[in-house]
Amino acid sequence: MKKPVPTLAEVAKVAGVSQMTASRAINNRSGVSKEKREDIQRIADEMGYVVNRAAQRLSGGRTRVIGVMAQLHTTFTAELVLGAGGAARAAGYEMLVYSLPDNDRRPPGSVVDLLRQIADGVIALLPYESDYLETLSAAHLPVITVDYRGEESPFPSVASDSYEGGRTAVRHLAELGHRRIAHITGNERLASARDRRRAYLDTMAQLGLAIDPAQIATGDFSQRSGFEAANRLLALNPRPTAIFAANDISALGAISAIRDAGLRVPEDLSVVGFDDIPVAAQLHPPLTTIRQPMQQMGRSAVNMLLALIVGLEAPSPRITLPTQLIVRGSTVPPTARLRS
Amino acid sequence: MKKPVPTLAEVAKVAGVSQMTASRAINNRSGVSKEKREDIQRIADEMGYVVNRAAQRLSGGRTRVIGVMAQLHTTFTAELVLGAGGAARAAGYEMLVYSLPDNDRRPPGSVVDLLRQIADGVIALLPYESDYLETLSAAHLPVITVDYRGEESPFPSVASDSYEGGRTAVRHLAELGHRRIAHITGNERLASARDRRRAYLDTMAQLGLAIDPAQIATGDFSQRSGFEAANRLLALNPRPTAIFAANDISALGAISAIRDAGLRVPEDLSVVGFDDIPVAAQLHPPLTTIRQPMQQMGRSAVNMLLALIVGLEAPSPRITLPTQLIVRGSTVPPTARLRS
DNA sequence: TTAATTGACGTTAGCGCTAACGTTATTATA
DNA sequence: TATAATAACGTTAGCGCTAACGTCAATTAA
Repeated sequence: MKKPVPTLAEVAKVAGVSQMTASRAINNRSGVSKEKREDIQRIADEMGYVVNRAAQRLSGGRTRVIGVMAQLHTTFTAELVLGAGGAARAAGYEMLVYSLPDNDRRPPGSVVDLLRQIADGVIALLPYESDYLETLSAAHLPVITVDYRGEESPFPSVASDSYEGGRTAVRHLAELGHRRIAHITGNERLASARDRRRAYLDTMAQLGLAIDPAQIATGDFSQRSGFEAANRLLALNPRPTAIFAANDISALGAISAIRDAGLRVPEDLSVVGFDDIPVAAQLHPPLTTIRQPMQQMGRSAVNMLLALIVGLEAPSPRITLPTQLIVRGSTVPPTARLRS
Repeated sequence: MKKPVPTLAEVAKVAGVSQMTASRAINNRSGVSKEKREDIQRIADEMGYVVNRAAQRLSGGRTRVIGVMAQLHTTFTAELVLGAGGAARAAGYEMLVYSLPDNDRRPPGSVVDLLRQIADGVIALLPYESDYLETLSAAHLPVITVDYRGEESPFPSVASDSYEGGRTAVRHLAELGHRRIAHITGNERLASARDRRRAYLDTMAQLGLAIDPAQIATGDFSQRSGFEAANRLLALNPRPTAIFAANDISALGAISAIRDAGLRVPEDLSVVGFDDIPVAAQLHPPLTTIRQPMQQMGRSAVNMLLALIVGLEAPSPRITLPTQLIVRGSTVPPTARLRS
């Protein structure tokens, strides 16, 4: 009770070895005989020993903690963090998350320094409008980014296959018989948004469908931008019969706008989203969407980061995970009346 | 470049003072003259000095970091964390979040120890089925809980006024003319769920409305439980004309069940939720609900924790924040046909 | 006038750990 | 048999910081 957490020195004393040997045994380093190692580990367990990561880090060692910096209030990041946490724990690591503020005025340095002080590496889910990249690379610590401005970034990254996913979405609408297919874009500072837009353009062209610039409405992945973009699309004449939104949240906003205009989904307009966030299946109608393997992305990010930390193998600079079309109720063939 | 982050010793040398004086100046402790303090702080800024919290903690000092342990994948916790982060930063603190796993098999000790090693205190948003309370109190560090099993917990806590909120919800439905009002409960290990249930019972009684035990369907705050609970309620004869669900997510599930049964919201059944999560306003119909000040709860939790850490004033054992009825489209008077 | 108090510093020691370099016994190699 | 290489440890030093206790002057109280 007086000493809830014993120190390494105490464990070593009980085990009758030097502190360094105890350290080696507990961290599974070489230089200890098998019997002594097991002996020490058993004693440490019995004593309820827990390493002090602060001390570990201070003395220049690995802490087996990974840091995450993310804006937590989107479902996407929440799911990703969930997957990452599981993978980290499975690998014997702990994970701490720094919740990035919405409007980021403060010097990003302190955050990076904070994480560096306790973590062996960082997974960065960065807001669009930040200058964290420079700070991160100045910090000289292992970093993996998720879906962040592909080419500009010096870090390995994980993403889902936005291009193929976008193509699948457009093809799905075309196969239902839609010809006037509109697109609501995401924030084009993200490679994923650019890829989805490119997929839209390419696929429309390949299918021989007319590309009207007015049918491409700029958004930024937010609900509000989806709402506003859809309003612009609804004002077109002829009106699109289908919308491919860059993510589920903006699809949600688009559906609101459509309904507010007195139209119905999917009878008057079909809508496809991207992500497959948990609520997508619970809407009425449930949303047809392109599923991103969000938790898997988190797991992959952790594994790449661990490879970087251990330094054995150079991780591939970019991992792209496959997406999947989930057909639900928000897409149907256009009614005869709408086909012009 | 060689030394990206200078140490306190280097700052002290440049400023021409002892390391201890520099420490006092930077941490705004007494024992330094005003001029020297400002001098040192300026030099530290220019040199880009950042405290090493690991060292700070190791040597027994305050780190100005607070820890949060939470299951991040619910909107409620995400919003709360957002509010907490803002309040922490405003007070000059940093915040790190430990994302608790869903199914918690591992010894909770390591998490608590990890946080204790770097944080001055912890805000705990605990899963329903955990034994963290004992571990937390054994750790002897400042803890604030959010809405956790009120009486059992030895820690101060923050909650919203579930009882008043619940009364408001039921009164709202009654004022619209509903008489057969059902309730879908939350996980009753949480005080908030118990309070909402009690509010339902008390208010029904006070309004002179019949309480049929079959109209109280057990849920656990999850979408699935809301769906299943609503199915049980729909099988009743006579059917309820309104449902008060313990939270928005289970209200969502209930609405799915109602629709699957070929009925409409709000024409056939009115539904009230609790929380006012961001999607609530975007549903069709938008959800009438009791708004909890989620971000404010986070802010209050931080402020209570800081009071505990500084130890100046004993924080009140429990802070209860007011809720607010948000009337949207999911509640209307019962149609004449439904009034029996 | 002298002792007691206060403020502004500096010094010493140590938090718990690991890197780097010993030291010793054991084994492989010439 | 002598020598080098290896494995299994132990010792020393220090990571960056703060608590606790100096020291010394400038005040204040008696």
